[in-house]
Amino acid sequence: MTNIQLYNTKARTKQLFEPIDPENVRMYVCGPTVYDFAHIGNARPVVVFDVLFRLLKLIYGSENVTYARNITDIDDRIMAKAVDEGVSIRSISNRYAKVYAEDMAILGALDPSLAPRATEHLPEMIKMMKTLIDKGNAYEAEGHVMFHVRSMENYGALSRHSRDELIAGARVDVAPFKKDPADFVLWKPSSEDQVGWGSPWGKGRPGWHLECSCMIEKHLGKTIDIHAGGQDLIFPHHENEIAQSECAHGETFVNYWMHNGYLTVNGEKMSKSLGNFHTVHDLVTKFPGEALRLSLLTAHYRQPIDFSLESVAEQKRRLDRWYRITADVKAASSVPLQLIEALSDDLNTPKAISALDALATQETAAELKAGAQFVGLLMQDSDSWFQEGAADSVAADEIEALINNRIEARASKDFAESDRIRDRLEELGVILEDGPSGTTWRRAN
RNA sequence: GGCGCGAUGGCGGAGUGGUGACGCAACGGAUUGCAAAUCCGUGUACACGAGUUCGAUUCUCGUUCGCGCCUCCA
Repeated sequence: MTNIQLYNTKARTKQLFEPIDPENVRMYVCGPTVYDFAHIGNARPVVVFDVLFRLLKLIYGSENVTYARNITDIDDRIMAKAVDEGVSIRSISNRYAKVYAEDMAILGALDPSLAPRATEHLPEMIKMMKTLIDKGNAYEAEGHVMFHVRSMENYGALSRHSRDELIAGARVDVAPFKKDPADFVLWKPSSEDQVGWGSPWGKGRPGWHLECSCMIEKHLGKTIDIHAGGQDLIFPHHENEIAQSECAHGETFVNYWMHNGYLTVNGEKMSKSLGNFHTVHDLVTKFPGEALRLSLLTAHYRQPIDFSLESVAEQKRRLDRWYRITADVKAASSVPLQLIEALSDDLNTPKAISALDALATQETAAELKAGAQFVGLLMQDSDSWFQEGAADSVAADEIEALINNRIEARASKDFAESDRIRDRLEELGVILEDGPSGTTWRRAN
């Protein structure tokens, strides 16, 4: 069996991956808060850890890997949008959860085994808070339930922040009811006109971190193999999940923590004010999902990646080449070893792509196809890849008609007419290729 | 201030104590009615300064520059 090495944030080093139970490998990735369209940076962990999911299934068997990715469907931003539009929070969260699922599918991400929602786990959250209060790790204050950071000796181990440093660096006003400035909220009160659930501490709603702890316990167990997300979640989100789960259960929460690096645009964080904001929903109308997927995999997942439309276009050209080579080729029955080895080394996707490039020859086309399909690429047939262009472009039958006119012109050596048709099609974004077996066409895009 | 990451050719991006990964772009050639695609070929790199070493892009230290997190955030 192939050994998988993973960089574990907890240990700050690469480690051999040893699952708790090889017949029940469990991974969890922090999913979206569904209050708006996901941006391309949100898609990076989805695509990267989708590759991990595929690798684990290959190594341990498809039926032996469970992958959960949550949907955060209660949040102040969702509440604000619901008030703005005068609709229920469920209406907002369902809308964006649906778009999210569609967009991530276009990016070639497999559905996770489970997509649990926060609002479906209120009883579990209340139970965990009760446990934490009973054990002295949490307390009630003015309708809030707070986690008491000082009650946990190792608090800060993942992010390597000490409680004192946190307080020294605090940028926000400390709520007066906190026993300690570093304490964080498990439950907060809702006013009468706000969304809320009944609880032993009054009507309220959960804090951000609690849902992940509860959903992981319910669906995957008290200790899981892999928990992943963006680097910015290390603190406070994952630190606080550890605090909640380990204090409630007295067991290790997660064996391997994985965190992907940031995606920037022009070297800067995406923001609407900078005008460099790209939603996935918009990008998938401009590029094939596979080109976007490949772009997100060109850099190693822990490195920062600078996203640009040019880089997506470059990856599209690479896929063009792969699609040409593999047209009419049946995928080999097994995944190329070089690819598995690259991915097994802490998901070295750039090396994996290079391994695929090395297979991009006529002789090894079947292996290229098998390898690419394993990572979610080359999933369509070549004709549709080249010919399914922008929706506002000319229809395929119009193109075919012009090509037939051109074939007649060429047959009668009327090259002026032939070139006129070629130029006209080029203006329409269609490139013709005269091959030994006739003329084929593709959209330039 | 604390914690952490990075600097490789025109661009993207792996990797290695000793032969310049790989891709994109560029250029030359073959091929083509013209193109496209393909094939062959060409070039340019390891931020800076010390140290260790027979030898460093790779290890160590320092410098400079860039970036992230420090309770909104993938």
